Amino acid sequence: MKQIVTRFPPSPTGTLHLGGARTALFNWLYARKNNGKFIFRLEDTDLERSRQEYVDQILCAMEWLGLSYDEGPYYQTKRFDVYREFAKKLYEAGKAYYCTCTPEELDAMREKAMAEGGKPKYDGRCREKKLPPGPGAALRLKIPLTGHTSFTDVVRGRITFPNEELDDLVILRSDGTPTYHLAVVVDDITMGVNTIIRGDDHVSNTPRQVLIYQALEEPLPVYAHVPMVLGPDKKKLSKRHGAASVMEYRDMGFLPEALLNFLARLGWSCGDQEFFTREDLVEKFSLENLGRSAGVFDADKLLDLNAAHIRAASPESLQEPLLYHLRKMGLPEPAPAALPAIIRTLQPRSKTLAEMAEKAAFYLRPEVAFDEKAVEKHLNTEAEPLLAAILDKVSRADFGDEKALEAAFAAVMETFSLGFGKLAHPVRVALTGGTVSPGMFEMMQALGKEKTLDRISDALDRIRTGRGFRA
RNA sequence: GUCCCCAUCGUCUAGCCUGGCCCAGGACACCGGCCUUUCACGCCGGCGACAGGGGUUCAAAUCCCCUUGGGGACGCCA
Repeated sequence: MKQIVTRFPPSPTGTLHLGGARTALFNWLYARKNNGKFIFRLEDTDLERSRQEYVDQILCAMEWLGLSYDEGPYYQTKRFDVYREFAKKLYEAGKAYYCTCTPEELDAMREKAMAEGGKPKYDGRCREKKLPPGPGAALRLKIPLTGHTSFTDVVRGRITFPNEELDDLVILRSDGTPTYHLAVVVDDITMGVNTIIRGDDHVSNTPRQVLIYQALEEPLPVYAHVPMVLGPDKKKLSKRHGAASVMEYRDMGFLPEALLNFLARLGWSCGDQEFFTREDLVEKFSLENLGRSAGVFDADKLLDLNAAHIRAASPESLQEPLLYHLRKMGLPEPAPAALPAIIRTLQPRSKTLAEMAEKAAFYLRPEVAFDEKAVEKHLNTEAEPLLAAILDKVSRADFGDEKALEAAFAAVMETFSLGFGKLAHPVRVALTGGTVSPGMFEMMQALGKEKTLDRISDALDRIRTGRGFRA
């Protein structure tokens, strides 16, 4: 069996968005799953709209997502000679011809066709003129006037287009540059691409490309057109739906694994499984389980998946990404050794890394930021003896042992005949400034003995001296 | 307008090819409850869909046709 070769060919006319990322993912998965090859190519033949900053952003996004490629990035602008060579072949074989129609003439033709109730298309008026190449002349592919063009799509089955619907497409512009259709086909042929997984907005382009393959007498690749990703209003996903570009998700605190998991499940399924690691996906991906209908992007589901991936991750693997958000928030950097413990306490309660960074703030800030209401309710004179007692017990406890901390609290509860809650609330406020936090003991351990004692005695101090708490 | 594609809970989907196990299963969201030192996590329960109409068949979410709805494509853009 031949090696599977897939590719992802974005055009650098915008950032990598979710739809593109999913297409890239499917191609990557299929290649990895089959020990195939994944090629990355930039379709930058539109000199007007292509921009270097987009190239950079796409490269960066691919890297962040971890979609490694075996070949590339190739740039179509560096391969013009190849396309011209193929175009020449077509011209010399009489399968393509030059056309000198002006844009105005073309517009008029389309309008006329439309008025007659047909499809707007080129009427082929230069087809038999045998015009020579030259300035102002574009090369068009001569396609059959009658009959049908069909191809088999792995997800949709056989798709057939009447040739009358098609027109003689331009393959070389009058300035000699290749158009999209020629460039993709030539690239895919010369790069050995045999499996094309792409958005289904390309199905109506496919017969044109099939015709180019046929004119070139090359075998067709396997096509798999995946449904589009839609916004909540069921329109093609775009900037107007909020964050559409991949890198924005990193900044919002998403894990690439979570985004990949989410994207994979949008348009693909594997029974009832919802949570997938990268390895799961590679192992279980198959073209057969791709869906046929368009899917709406659901931010809540992404968030849920992200939370699940955060929970499942090792604290160590979360360090770097969390640091990114901590720095962005201008928080003091924690000692590297202290970070995993902090992360561990926050994992079950953070849906994003940005949220985790916010929740980590109390551990890191030199001064506790007190919430006024919490102070009023829990750090009053009533709490004073409690805090004094707990400070005493805790100062003699071994912080490496959660049981010791528990025992310290139990002793104070006993002395005052109080429930855990009555005691925990003031301590929590003293330690964190607020009423919401990770579990008491794991939190104290992550905070460390020194800070824990400091903060309790500081709170005590404030109560005794009547010194105000400031947020 | 013309052509192509699609159609299961609000959303992502399983089931459809190879009809009966489906008065349709899972997940997210939402609503209750449990657990509990707070917030989460977790667990239990609830709400909620085969677009409509015709066929075929003993039997249709599953097969066929029509309607409706949605999407995409019709560039010397990709």
